[in-house]
Amino acid sequence: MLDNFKLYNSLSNEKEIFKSITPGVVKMYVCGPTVYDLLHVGNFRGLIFFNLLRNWLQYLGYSVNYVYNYTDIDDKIIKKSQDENKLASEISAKFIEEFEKDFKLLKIPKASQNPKCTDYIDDIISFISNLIKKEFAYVKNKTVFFSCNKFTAYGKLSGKNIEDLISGHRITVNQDKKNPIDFVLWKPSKSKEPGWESPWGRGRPGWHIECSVMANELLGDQIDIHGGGMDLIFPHHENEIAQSESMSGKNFAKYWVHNNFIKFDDQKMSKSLGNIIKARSFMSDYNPEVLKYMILSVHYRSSLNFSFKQINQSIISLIKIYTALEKANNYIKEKDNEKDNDSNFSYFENDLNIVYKSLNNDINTPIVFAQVFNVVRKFNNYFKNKKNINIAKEFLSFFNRVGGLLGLFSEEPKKFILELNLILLKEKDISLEEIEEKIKKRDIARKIKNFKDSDLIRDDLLKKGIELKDTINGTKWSVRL
RNA sequence: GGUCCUGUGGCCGAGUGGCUAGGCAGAGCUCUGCAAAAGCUCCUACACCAGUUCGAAUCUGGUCGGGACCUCCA
Repeated sequence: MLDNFKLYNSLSNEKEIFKSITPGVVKMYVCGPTVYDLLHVGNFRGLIFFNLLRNWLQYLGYSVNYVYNYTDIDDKIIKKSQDENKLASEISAKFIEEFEKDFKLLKIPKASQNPKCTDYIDDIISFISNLIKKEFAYVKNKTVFFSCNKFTAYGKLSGKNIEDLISGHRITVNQDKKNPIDFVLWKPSKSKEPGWESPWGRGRPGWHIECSVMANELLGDQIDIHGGGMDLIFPHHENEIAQSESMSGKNFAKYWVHNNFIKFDDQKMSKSLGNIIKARSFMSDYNPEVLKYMILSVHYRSSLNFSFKQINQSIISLIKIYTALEKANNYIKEKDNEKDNDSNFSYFENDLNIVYKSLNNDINTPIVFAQVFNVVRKFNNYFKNKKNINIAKEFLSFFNRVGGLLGLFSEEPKKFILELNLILLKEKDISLEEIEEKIKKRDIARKIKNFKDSDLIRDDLLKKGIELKDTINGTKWSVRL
């Protein structure tokens, strides 16, 4: 039933049935960051999505070799190092370290390998030498260029043709290029810039070549999936195709998978607009789980808009889910000794199948969440009418399985719900201490059945955006938007 | 200018040639000291104009909006 995994391929612009080159094995290369700054939430969208894609492939039984690289030599790194009077390698090492700190907070498994460009300089040099030998590249003034005219399929990924690109070119063309769209494979380094000895003099690799080389070294000349953000389609991935396929004469990647952007208040996040949200600040202002939830609640090929309203809605939704999880947890703790005489997975089996089917259809996460909420409602309903330990256990098991794939739902409910409420509380004009004190006062009033006073306290809190609910486990509070 | 994507209810956001997406917000009911939570019920939309079809919001063409890429960017 799940053997027809459909995955959208940017190369064909349609969903295709996924079939790996080698049965049972998937080779996946995803373009990682250039490490000269902290990563923003957009970088994390890719990370979170490709983790899910990897998990899904593993669920389907593939062994996945997932490479996520660091580009650790580049003009932006060099510029930063000069601005800060440091070595380029210090800058890149620092930001790889910072990235790994951020990544840890996400609590998702790492890629199989995280290669660094500077560890592959020799391979890059020999790759370029071969391209020159095959006459796909030429040398001019210590610079090596790739000759786009020589690669007849140039433009097949981005749907562009060379003529349009030439006429559309808006930047000053390097006079050494035979063709304005030719791109750099190797460029000379000035004496103060980092560089490596090569047949063309001391220099460094251009952008694009490192990914072709690392993919080739670690995964071979044909890979199953190549991924990245959609802005990489052109020129980065187009150029990778040109390099790799000229070299091997074979198709480089079978499936090209691209995630869409995150916008903030309907504007594209970009460095020039200055509206970049760093993943680190988002995760500390809110929570990594909120970030993951928001990112996966929209299909990966649609753009995702962050706004305060959206963020708050997501928090409310997470509270809803975790409230049910907590209920199930508590019940199981209470009834721990009760015999489990119905071990079939029957209450939510169909729902789980719908989740699997949705993931199998181009990783359709919005449908997954719709089903998650259906399961929450069903559980609350069952649980209201006939409390039963098997329902509770099955409910948790559903979330275990789905959460394991998505990288969600593994927080400790009680603690996490409080955390989420505290985030929402930041916008309100009241502190946790005040709330707790008022609840205590109200409890005293309630005990002596002074409902007039207790209701006054509750109304007062409600005016400040705090709702109370009386449960058998005491009075709980939550923030109302 | 070129290439491509997109237009869904108060908001967000999937999907499909005919059958309930889901979340948030709103209304009613049950529960409750009263509430809240939870459940049930309701609000049921697909930019516009033509065409194809027994039937289109879903396909085709056009119109008008929005966006991306063509330049470093996930």
